[in-house]
Amino acid sequence: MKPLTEKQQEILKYIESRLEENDSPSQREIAAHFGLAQNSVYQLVSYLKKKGYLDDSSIHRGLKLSKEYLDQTKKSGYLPVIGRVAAGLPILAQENIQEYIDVGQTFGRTSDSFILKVAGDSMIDEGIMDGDFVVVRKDSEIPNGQIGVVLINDEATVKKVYIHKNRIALEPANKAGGYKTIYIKNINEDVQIVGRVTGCFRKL
Amino acid sequence: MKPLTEKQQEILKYIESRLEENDSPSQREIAAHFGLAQNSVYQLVSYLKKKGYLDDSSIHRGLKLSKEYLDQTKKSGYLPVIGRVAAGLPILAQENIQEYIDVGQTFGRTSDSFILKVAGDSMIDEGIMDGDFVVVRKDSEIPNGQIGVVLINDEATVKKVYIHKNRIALEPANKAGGYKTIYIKNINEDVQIVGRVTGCFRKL
DNA sequence: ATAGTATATTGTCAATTGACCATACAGCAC
DNA sequence: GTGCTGTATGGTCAATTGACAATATACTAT
Repeated sequence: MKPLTEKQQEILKYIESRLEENDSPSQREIAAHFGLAQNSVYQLVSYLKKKGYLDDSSIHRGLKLSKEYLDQTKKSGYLPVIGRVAAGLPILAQENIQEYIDVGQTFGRTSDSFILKVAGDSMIDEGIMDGDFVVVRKDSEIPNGQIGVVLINDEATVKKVYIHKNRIALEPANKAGGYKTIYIKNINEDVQIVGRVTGCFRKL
Repeated sequence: MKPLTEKQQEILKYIESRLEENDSPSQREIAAHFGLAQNSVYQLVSYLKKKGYLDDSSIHRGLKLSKEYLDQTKKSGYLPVIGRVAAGLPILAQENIQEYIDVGQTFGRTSDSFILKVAGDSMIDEGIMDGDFVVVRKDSEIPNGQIGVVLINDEATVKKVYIHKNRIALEPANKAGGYKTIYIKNINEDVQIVGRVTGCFRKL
């Protein structure tokens, strides 16, 4: 599946969000939403169809996500819960999966997300407590200062992440706890940026 | 909600099944499917709108299930999100429902649960922050000291709840914030125990 | 330089579509 | 009987809509 440009992604996401509410937008509505001419949308939609993200329905007000795309982004809602990360294995390896939790559509796309059980209280000021579950979107970019998961020596760490060139700062969120920011000079084999935390939940 | 005739039900179910696949049918398509004239469908759809099962969107190819109906059929993990609680209305009244969120099976049984958006930081020590969503199980007993929702003068309050006979204590969880425990002597019309908080989540 | 891709505009058009009218008939309540 | 509801048909129409042409600009790759 060919990659999309920023604009195309923007349009696709908007369409997706509208469709989630069973509300198929017309090209003119999309155009109005982005401040574009209808035919710019027509063009962009054409690209999305050509690249296989939308099905060619040619029905009025009949935009549909393509099977291929739906398949890829699979919306089951069942996410694997990762326990201890076994040395040397990819994080989503069967061996690491403890159970599955059905989170529905609460946290958006689920195809590349998984759940991590939080240990420790280093992020308590962000409302992430010991025993909470965080939803992680794999390989998602982490905007500076947002919460992400980084794998250091097969240990998964949830922290506020700041990336500058090849350096990483992992900042805890617990003023009272005396935790210190971790600085990493080089991203190497032992340090892996896993993804962005897209949600947090706990059962009571 | 007025009852439907057989034919009307048939049409509604067909529309529902099509919408589930993000494929809004036109009246002509429905007509073709049932071997009817377009205007028979127009009539039937009019009835469905009049009886409150469909929303009156008047957009081309814009059939939508009504909020009311979605509420009644309570699908799987779709929970209503309660906004401001309108005075005098039951908490789950249509007027209070802002949207629906699909939480899957994360927080257990869903038939009698709903979601409340938290305002304020009075429960921050329990990891419930301003803007978080809490899942509330209606009419569920609240074991002493557990987090529950109490309605006081049409204001929903999330607090640790202690009940002793006819007295209630609502204890905040924010040492720093200077919140005080609320004591209520009598459970009366203005004070309603809504239910237990069975979960908390936030989108990041 | 040249070609291709991506984005954007204005204008036009035919197909799709919901709405509405007139009409008809069957069942039911009063 | 009379009126109401529900179902059904055919015909018509204006609004909505996707498609497409002609054109322009910016960027990238060759």
